[in-house]
Amino acid sequence: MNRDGRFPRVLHVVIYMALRGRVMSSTEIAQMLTTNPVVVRRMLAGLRDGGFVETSKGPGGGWRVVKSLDAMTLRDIFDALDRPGLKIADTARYHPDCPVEAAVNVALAEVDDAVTDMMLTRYATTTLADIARAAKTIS
Amino acid sequence: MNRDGRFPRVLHVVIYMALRGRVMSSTEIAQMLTTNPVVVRRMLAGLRDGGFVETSKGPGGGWRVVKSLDAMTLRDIFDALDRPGLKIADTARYHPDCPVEAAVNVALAEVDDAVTDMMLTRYATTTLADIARAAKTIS
DNA sequence: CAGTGTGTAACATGTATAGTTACCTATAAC
DNA sequence: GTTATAGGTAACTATACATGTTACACACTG
Repeated sequence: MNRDGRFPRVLHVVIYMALRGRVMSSTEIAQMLTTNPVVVRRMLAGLRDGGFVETSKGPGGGWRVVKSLDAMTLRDIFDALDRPGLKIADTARYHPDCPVEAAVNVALAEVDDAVTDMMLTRYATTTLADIARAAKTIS
Repeated sequence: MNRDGRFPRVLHVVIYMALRGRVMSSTEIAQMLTTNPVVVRRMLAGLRDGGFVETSKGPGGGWRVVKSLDAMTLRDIFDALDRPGLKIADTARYHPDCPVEAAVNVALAEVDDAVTDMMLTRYATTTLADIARAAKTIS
């Protein structure tokens, strides 16, 4: 459990719930992900703030997907999760006046920016509906 | 000190040493990076194994760059460091038979592979000499 | 008001990098 | 050979972060 695994787990849950079209409690989702309800609430909190899911309390309550899978891209979910695990290489800040350090930082930042840009662009072109269709092809 | 900061630090040191063309002890390098000699030896161990630097013991000993900056790319150093911090998104392995999880993993892996490929390709096209030239332009 | 749900704070756990201490071996200078 | 200086490395601590867990407050349904 080293790195951030929220992204695939959240995608799994959202697509699953949307396909089922029914409310799921945090406890149900937790069993599905072999974790516990608090972790689920934390994971999905960003999606609620982003307007992709809604919650209701009390008996019969839980989580409900309120957008079409066509209207949600990987990018939307990634952003709603606050871009987990992004930032590929750090930059050093030990010698603000050293031109070598500055040049290293520039070179790494250029690659980093290009790579991040590409990733976000590709995420933006894939909808959750695309993944759901692929899942149906598999099964 | 959260993420892996070896890459920029190692680049800084190697370019600096090559430009100076002299041996530097782990202690000297440590002062330059505001850390301590053991961390430096750990950081540079991979570069020695990769044949980019050599070490000598005893008085007057230390680290020496043995390849031309033209002959070292960002990719070379990145690989010598064992690709620090790579792996952007994890894949979930909770339900081996779930087509949704499988489809999610495929979609994420596709982006991940493309992005990693692009990063390594761009790293491979930049030599440390390029960075050294950029540093001279800055100063 | 009893039962079921979310919302969250507080704390525990697992893992990775970084930093530190201690001790080993190798080598240059004398 | 002795001494000082260098790297090599194991073992430990510190820090950061995602995850897991416990406990409790609050909200809604019947």
